[in-house]
Amino acid sequence: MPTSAAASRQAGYHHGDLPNALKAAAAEVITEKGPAGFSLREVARRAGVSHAAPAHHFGDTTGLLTALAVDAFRLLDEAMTVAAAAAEGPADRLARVGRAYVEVGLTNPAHLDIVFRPDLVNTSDPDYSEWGERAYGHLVDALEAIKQEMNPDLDVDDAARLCWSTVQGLIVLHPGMSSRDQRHGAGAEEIGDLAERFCQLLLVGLVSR
Amino acid sequence: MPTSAAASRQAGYHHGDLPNALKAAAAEVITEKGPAGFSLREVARRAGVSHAAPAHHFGDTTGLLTALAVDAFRLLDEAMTVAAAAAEGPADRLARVGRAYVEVGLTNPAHLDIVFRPDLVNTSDPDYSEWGERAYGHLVDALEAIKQEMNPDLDVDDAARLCWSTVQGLIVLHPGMSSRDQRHGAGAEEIGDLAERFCQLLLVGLVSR
DNA sequence: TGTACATCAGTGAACGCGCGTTCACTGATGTAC
DNA sequence: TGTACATCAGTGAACGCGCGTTCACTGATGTAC
Repeated sequence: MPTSAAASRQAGYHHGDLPNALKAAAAEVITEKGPAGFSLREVARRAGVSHAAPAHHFGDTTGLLTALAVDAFRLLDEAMTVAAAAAEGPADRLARVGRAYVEVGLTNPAHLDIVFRPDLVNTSDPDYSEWGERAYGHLVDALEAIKQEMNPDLDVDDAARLCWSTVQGLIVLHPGMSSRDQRHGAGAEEIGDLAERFCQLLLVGLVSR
Repeated sequence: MPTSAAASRQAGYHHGDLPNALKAAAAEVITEKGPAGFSLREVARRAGVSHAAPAHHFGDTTGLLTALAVDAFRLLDEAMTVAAAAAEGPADRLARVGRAYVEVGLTNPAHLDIVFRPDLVNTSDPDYSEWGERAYGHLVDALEAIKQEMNPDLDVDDAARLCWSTVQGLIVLHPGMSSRDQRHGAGAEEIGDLAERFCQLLLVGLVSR
């Protein structure tokens, strides 16, 4: 997403940067009440603007939530790019990318709560597809490296689905896990560790022939 | 959940078996429109009953959805019990249990759409905890067998979380996967295969030391 | 077997509420000349 | 530099709607005697 600096430079109108303010308010509402508690009017209220204002930027509810979903993919892309760059070797790369995914989910729960919700988001939006592919590409790239250096028989696309399912599933289950099990607090750190351990476990299966 | 025979025997009142009819109608609405399209009045309409009737059985919206979530765990328990009984050896058992989970998700999309939604469901309900633990137990049992026969160093609880995340994540991502990728149709059969392959891959990582 | 009573599932009218959407408007910013 | 005009972000009143909830009720089932 645009940095707030760039955004406020570009949009010097009445509010300053209402589109981003509305997205932030939407994320706040969803984080507090879940997707079920979301409404356009509530979001406008939090952004300190009349309830008709959002329509100028996002059209309707679906438009705003779709923008938020695209941002989810952007956040994943950003974090996974950084993670991949810091990696040493393909095995470490997969672990870091997986951990980055889960950490984005814990830091931005609202975004990952709605990103795979076709009843809330227009998944036909071109930006949605484009940024979704880009995020998915980080997993594919990491696995491609594993294929080349560690296991030429690897089915990269299959493995990418497996990894994606695992990290997204971990985010979905996280609230239940941390409340049910005393051993693990709700700490993002610990769940990040868990994600990395998962990826290392996955790796063993992926490289064996 | 009670069989329809037992239920209609027990409840010979006006409707016959309104509680189950309401749950079925709720699952229908959610399957068609997603959780966002759910309302008590719509459900009552589909069950052919006045909109005040559901309150007699479930109290409010959360009550009905919590009952549906408990049914989700019941369905998982049932399917995983059957799957485990048919298995030959611990490796096959894990694969079958994982496949059973995913097949329940595809056959009953509404149930698994809401089961991990704390904004819709009262996760403090005793039935919810009890049946949730029971379903989780099937994964734990399968992994316990793997630990005893294949890898004494296995962290069973860690492994169970990994497997649960993977199968739930697969269900969450399934719509996006089958629409994005032409190679895989939306067939439950193919996704079941995918789930089983995932579990076999996971297994390799779980048994290595 | 029959009568009186209690229980409770389901009705339907009424309520107030927050919602999304529409629309004429205000007023600030940007542009043409 | 100044004036006139166009654009467009945001306002606020108004609308109709479906929602959850309440409540006095009806009428069928089950029970006591």
